[in-house]
Amino acid sequence: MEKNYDPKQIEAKWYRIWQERKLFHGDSSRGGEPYCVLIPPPNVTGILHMGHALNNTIQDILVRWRRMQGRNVVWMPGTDHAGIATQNVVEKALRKEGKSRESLGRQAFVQRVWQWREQYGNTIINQLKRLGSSCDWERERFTMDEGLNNAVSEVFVRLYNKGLIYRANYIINWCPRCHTALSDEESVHVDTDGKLYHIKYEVRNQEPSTSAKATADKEAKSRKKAKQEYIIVATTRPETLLGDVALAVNPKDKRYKGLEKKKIILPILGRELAVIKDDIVDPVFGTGVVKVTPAHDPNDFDMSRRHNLTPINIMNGDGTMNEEAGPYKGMDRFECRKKIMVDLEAAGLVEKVEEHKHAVGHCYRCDTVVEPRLSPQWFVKMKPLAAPALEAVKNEKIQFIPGRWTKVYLEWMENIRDWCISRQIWWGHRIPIFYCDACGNEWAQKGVPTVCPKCGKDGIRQDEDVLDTWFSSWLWPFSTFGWPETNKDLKFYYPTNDLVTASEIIFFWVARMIMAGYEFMGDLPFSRVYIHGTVRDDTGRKMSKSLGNSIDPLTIIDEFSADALRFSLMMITATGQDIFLSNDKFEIGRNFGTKLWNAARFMKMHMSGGENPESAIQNSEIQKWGMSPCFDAKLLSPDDRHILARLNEAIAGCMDNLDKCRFNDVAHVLYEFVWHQYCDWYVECSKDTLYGSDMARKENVLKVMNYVFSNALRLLHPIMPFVTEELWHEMGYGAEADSIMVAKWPVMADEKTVAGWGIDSAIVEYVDDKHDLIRVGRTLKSDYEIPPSKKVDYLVKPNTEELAKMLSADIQSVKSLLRAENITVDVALNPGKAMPSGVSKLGTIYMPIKGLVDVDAEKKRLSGQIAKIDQDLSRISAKLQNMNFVSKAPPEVVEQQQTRRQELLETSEKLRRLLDALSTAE
RNA sequence: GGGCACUUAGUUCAGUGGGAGAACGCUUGCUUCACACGCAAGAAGUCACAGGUUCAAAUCCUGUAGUGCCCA
Repeated sequence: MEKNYDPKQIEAKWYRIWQERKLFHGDSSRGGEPYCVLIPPPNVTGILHMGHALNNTIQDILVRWRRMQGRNVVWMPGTDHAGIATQNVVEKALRKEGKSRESLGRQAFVQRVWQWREQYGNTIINQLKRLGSSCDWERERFTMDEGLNNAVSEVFVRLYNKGLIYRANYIINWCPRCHTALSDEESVHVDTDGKLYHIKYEVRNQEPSTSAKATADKEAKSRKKAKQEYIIVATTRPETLLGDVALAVNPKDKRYKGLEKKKIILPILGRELAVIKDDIVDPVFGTGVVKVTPAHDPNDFDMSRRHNLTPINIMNGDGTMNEEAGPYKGMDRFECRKKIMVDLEAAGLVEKVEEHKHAVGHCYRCDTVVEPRLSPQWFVKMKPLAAPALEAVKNEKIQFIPGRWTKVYLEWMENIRDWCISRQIWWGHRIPIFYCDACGNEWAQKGVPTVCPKCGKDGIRQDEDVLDTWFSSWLWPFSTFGWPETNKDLKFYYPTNDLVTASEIIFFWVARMIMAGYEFMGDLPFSRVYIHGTVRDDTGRKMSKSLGNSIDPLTIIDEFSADALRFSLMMITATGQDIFLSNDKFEIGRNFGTKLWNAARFMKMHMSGGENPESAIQNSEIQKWGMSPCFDAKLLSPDDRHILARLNEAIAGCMDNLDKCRFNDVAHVLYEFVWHQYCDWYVECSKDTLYGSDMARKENVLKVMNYVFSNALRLLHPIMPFVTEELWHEMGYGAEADSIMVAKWPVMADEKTVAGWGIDSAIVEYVDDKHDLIRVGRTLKSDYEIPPSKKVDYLVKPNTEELAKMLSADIQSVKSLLRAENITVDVALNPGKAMPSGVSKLGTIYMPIKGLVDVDAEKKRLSGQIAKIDQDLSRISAKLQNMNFVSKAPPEVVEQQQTRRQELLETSEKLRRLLDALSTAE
C-alpha cells in the first residue's frame, strides 16, 4: 500500500464496478421494505456547484445507509428541461451564428434545443457520478421525455376539465428579455436603491358645462385669475404615468375630501383622469395620492376592476413604449423614464425627487427587471389543491427538518395565489388546448386532434404557449414511475420517504409536489422533507457565477477527492444552517481519508509480518476477522475492551444521528472515534503487543482491530464511499461481502455479548483514567523539556489498591506510551525527595530526574494547578452550601455536585501534599 | 412593513437549563519503526448587550443593537 491514498483512479474504478454490478438498482420484485428518495432534478443546462454537491451528498448518505440496512432502495435521478434557461442558452448560441429562433421557426428551433440537450444535457449527470451518487441510473428521467410528457398532458386535461385551469387577462410578471410571463415565484424581489418622484398633476375645478369649449374658456380665465392648483402624486416608475387612467386616495383621508369632484389632467398627454376612493391606498405613503395604472401594476389592476376603469397598455413585450405612449413611442422603458423626467422638469411639474429603497422584481433566470404586464395567461386555481396539502403538514404526516420550515410552508399555503403556468417560449410542454376556427370551440386533450370534436371541421389550432417547467416537476414523485399507467414499481415505491432540498424551492417545488401527490395519487409524495442550508463563501455571500466566488466541486474533487469533499461538507454542515466555505476546509476530509488509509496500512503490515514475513499471521480464517467478532474474549486486554465499548457507542451515535438527519454529528462521531479513540489511543496502546512476541495476544489484538476497523469502514461508507470500498477489499473483507455497499450495516452488540467480552463501566473508566495518567506523565516530560524519545523512570501511586492491581497487570502499554524506562507502581509510595509530579484521575505520578529540580518552578506549576481547582471548588462549595440549591435541585444533580466536589477536594489535597513534599524534601 | 435565522476561542462553527467544546490557525518539542495530510504538550473565550424567570442561564422569556435570508 502506498503511504498516501491516491483517489483518482480508485474512485473511477469503483464507480464503474458498482454500476456494472447494478448495485444502484432497486426493483420492486425483490420485495422487502422500500426506501425511495427523489433527486431534485437539476437543470439540463446546469453544471455542478457546491449546492448540488451538498444536496446530493446528503441524499447519497441516506440512500447508501438504507441500502446497507437491507432496504429495497431507489434513488430516482433525472434532469429538468428548464424551459427558459435552456431556451436562453440555445438562443445565445444561435445569435453567435447570426440567427434567431424566429428565423429558424418553431419546429426547427425546438429540434435544435433537443440537439443541444443530446450534446450537453448530460454534463451534470456525469458530474453527479464523480461525486459518487448512487442513483438508480437505469431509471433516469427527463421532464420532457415521452412518459413525463404523457403525465403532463394527462394532468392538464384533468385539471382543465375539473375547472381548475382557466385562462384570464391578468397582471403577471413579464420578463422583457426572455419575452415571457413568469410565475410570482420566478420574480425575485431585490432591494434596490430607487427614487420616489413627486409629480404635479394639474387640478381643474369640475364645472357643470355643456360644451368642452365653454369649459376650456372658463378654465383659461380662471387660470389667469388664480394660481394654478396641483396635486402631488408620488411614484417610483414615472414612465408608467402614460398609462394612468385615474388617481386614487383613501376614503378616510380627509385631506382629499371632495377631490373626486375635480378634474385631474395627466401631465404631457393631457388626458383627463378620474379620482377614485379605495381602501388599498396607504394615506401615509408619499402624498396619499396614487396614480392608477391598471395595465402595469397589480394593485392598480385590482382597483380598476373594482371601479370599472379601462386599462391602457403603454408597453411592448420587449420593454419599449408603444403608440399609447405618444411622443415616447419606441423608447426603452428606462430611457423613457429619464426623458419623461426631463420633460416634466421643463414643464415645472416636478415637486421633488427623493431617494427611495424598494423591492424590485427580477427575472430569476436572467436578472432583468420584471415588468408587471396585463396579458392573457393560463392559471391553476390553487385553493382547492392546497387544502389536503395543508392538512398533511399540519397533522405531521409530512415533516420538515428543521421544523421551522413548517411555518414557512403553512404561511405560503394559507395565502396561496393562483399559479400562472403559461410561458411565451417554445421549449417546453406545449399547452394541450385546441381552438376550432369554425365553431369557436376550445378544449383540452392529450395527443394531436385532426378535427374539432364539436363541429367536426378541421380548421383547428393549438395554443401557442408552453407550460411552466415546474408544471412537470410537480409530478416528479409519480410521473417518474410511469404514472398515469399503474405498475408494480409505482405501487411499491410510492409514497417515497425522504426529500432533500434547499429552502429556495419549498414553494416552487416541494409544496406543489405535495398538492399534486394528493390530487393525482390520493396520497402524500414523501413523509420527510430535509431542508439544508445555502452554500456561501467565507464572507457570507451566496456563491454565484456572476460574483465569481464559487468553488467548483470538480476542482475540489480533483485536488482532494470526492470522499474528502463529501466528508468535509458533512463535518462543517450543521443541520439546516448555511455553510461558509473556503478551499482549505476540504483538507479536513483529505487528511481524515489519509489517516484511515494509514490505519489500514498499519494493520496490514502487522498481519503480513512486516519486515519479517515469517512472523506473518497464519490463519485461514483471516478474511472473516472483519465480519464477526472472532477474538478470544478471555485474551482481551482492558484496551481491547475499551475500544469495543467505544465502537458500540459510535454505532449508537451514527444510528441515532442518521435517523435525525444530523449529518455533521455523524461525521463528528466517526472522526472522533477513528482518529482519536482508535488511532491515537487504541493503536498506540496495542503497539507493544503487536511488536512483541506473544503470538496469541498479537493475533487476538489483530482480530479486535479488524473487527473494529471493518465496522468503522461500514459506518463511514455512506459519507466516504470510495476509500471505504477500496480499503474493504484491501483488507480482504470483500471475500465475505462482495462490496461494502451491500455489507451489513453495523449493529450494536447487545448487553449479553458486551458482558461476555468482559466489558463493564469499571473497565471503561479504568482505561479512561489510564489515558489521563499518561497525559499527565507526558506533560511532566514536556514541562521539563525532556525530549519525548528520552526514556525516563516514573513512579505511580494509584488511588486504590484495586487500581494498583489493574495498572500493574497492564503496565506495559503505559510504559510504551510514556516511553518510560521503568514504572514503579505502589499505593504506599512516598518519595523522599523533591521531584516533578502530577495528579491524574488514576493516581499521582512522579518523574524522578537526575540532577537538581528547580523547586521554585515546580512549586509555581503545582500552585497554578491548585489555584485552578480551588476556583472550581469554591464555586461548587458555594452551590452546595446554598440551601435553596440542595432542597430544590433534583437529587441526582446535588449528588453529582457532591461527587465532583469530593473529586476536586481529593485532587487539590494531593496537589497540596506534593507542594508540601517539595518544601520538606529540600 | 411582516416573518425566520444568526451573534460562543484569532477564524469557521457545534453545544440549548447544572463542570465552556471541535476543526483550522497559533506557540513549543519531536526525521518515536502506519501516517509531517503526522505525533505530543500548550496558549487562547465578561458565550453581542440590557433586563427578567429559576436554587441554577451560553442555554428559557422580554427588550436593544448588529448581520443575513424569506415574503409583501
